[in-house]
This record gives sequence, C-alpha cells and structure tokens, in this order.
Amino acid sequence: MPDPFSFDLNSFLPYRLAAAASRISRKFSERYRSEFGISIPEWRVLAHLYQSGDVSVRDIEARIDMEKSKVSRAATRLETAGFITKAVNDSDRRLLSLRLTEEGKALVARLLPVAMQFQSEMLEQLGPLAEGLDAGLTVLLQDES
Amino acid sequence: MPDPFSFDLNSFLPYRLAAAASRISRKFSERYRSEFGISIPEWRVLAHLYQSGDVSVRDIEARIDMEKSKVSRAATRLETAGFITKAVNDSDRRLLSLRLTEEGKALVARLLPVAMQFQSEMLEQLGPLAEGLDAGLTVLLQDES
DNA sequence: CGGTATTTATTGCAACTGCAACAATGTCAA
DNA sequence: TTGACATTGTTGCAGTTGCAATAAATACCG
Repeated sequence: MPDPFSFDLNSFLPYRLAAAASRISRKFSERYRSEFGISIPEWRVLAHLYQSGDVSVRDIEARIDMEKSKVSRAATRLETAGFITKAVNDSDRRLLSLRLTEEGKALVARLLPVAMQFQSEMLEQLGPLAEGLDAGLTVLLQDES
Repeated sequence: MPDPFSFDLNSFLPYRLAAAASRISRKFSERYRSEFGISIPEWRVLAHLYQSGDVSVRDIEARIDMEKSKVSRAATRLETAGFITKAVNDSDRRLLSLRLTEEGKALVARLLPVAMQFQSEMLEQLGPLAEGLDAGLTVLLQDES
C-alpha cells in the first residue's frame, strides 16, 4: 500500500477517469448544444433509436447507461420537439414504442458527422494510446457487479 | 469516415468514457457514502486539503475539476460537519484559508485506505491494461483547450 | 378463473448542478 | 488619493438528477 501521506488526488484513478470523462463530455456537448439544441441524454436516446429502430424505455435503460426516469424525460422532450413518437406497444401495453420521426432521422443525420468528427479528433489526439485506453474501458464496462 | 448507418453508441469513445467513469464513481461513492456520510465533492475537497494543507477555494478550483460554487458548497458542508475550518487570509482578505480540523484529519485517515483499496481492485481488474488506460487518460487530461 | 406479485413508465420530491449576478476586497494607473 | 477594473467567494435561480412512490398492465400460481 502506498504511503498515505503522499496521497495525490490527481494520480487517483477514479478521479482521473471522472475528470477526463467530464471534460470530454463538456467539449462534445458544446459542439452540438448550440447548433442543435439538445442535451446529452437526448443525444444518447436519439443515437440509440437511430441504431435500434423501435424500442421501449426499458430497452434503452438496459442498453445505455441511463436511469429509466432520465430516459423517460429525455423522450418526452424529444417528442415535444417532434423528433420521436411514443406509441403503446400492442402486444404489451405497458411498453412504449419509441421511434424517430422523419425530422428526427434528419436531425441524427446531421448529428452523426459531428459525433464522428469529434471522435476522430480524440483518436488523433490520443495517437497510439487510443487502443490501450479503449481496451481498459472495455474491461471497466464489463458487467461484473 | 465510418458508415453512419452502422453507428453504435456503445463503441463511441466519448460515451464509453462517460459510462465507465459514471460506473466507477458510483461504485466508489457507495463504499464511503454509507460509512462516512460524505459526497463525491466533499471527498475531493478533503483529499485535496489532506495533500495540500492550507488552501483557498480558488486553489482547489484550479487543482481539481470542480466549479468554484461546488467547492464553496462542499466546504460549507464540511465546515458545518466539523471537518474543516474556514478562515480569512490575512494578506488577502478576499481569500479563504481552508484547513482540516483534527476530526477532518482523522476522517481522511480512515478514508484513504478505503480509496487505496478501491484503486487496487480497479488495477487488479485491469491487469496489464491499466498502464494503457492511464496513459490515455493523461493525454485527455492535458490542458489544450 | 381469481388474486397476488411483477414489470413498465411516469411523476413528486429533495438534493444537486452550473451559470450569472453580486458584494467585498484588492490592484493599478493617472 | 481616486476611480476604474479585476479577483474571490457566496448565493439566487432555473434546470437536472436519482430515488421512491405510484398507476397501469401483465405474469404467475393455486
């Protein structure tokens, strides 16, 4: 165990991870918030709907790291803005069927290049270290709690 | 540029980083929240005070990734709980002098082993990938915006 | 069937957050 | 010295968050 008297928060891995994530998320959200007017939870729901087509709140909660209440509120905002529709699932009326509208698809089509560009810049900044970072994240994202 | 139709949020680096950080922070805070009753911002202020001795709100804001209002509120809670003292800096009366009380030092002394243990478990889980993850975080934490 | 337990999405609530406004203090040039 | 400007920490505010409670729908089991 390291000498507790030499503890340095800036070399403490959970802090480093949180600080890096916070900085990246802030920079990314600045990119699209001004131009597209959506928040991070809304972006995540849109992105998931784009790749998955027609899903429920529960599906999104299971697939991406978001509380169901957060998903629900993001979906309500997106519906109000006209980017998605909410419909009751006929075979199980507890479930919602979230789906992108044409406007929603158009929004995502404009959003994705911004996202890919941002990721490209990250990878460029990381250079050969990107692979190691990604491998570490994969381990941390494994379900084992 | 990747095919936008194949976009997968779970392979999008900013999302992966945020999800991993969120999961780790939650697990870590569960460890000490129940036993010590402090929040993440409070833990960060305590840890920084422990390593730096006698600092102002501005110093903490500059050193760790926290808004000054967040630091201010965490400091108020810690003072109310008796873990730190706030004094006016005599040479510049705009500045505060935050300092751990004896109770605060005792709290940190109990907190640090928990933190080091948590980090050890992370490193164990990561194995040889820890080095690569850390190197990537170092790049992302560099000031260049 | 009937009744209890489970699942799903929403909402109320209290706490937290970031931002901007603010008062108090300090700096500096004229 | 004075007066404009900068810095520091706190607070008001509106928006967001996570958790628990809830209502509606379904599953299950006797």
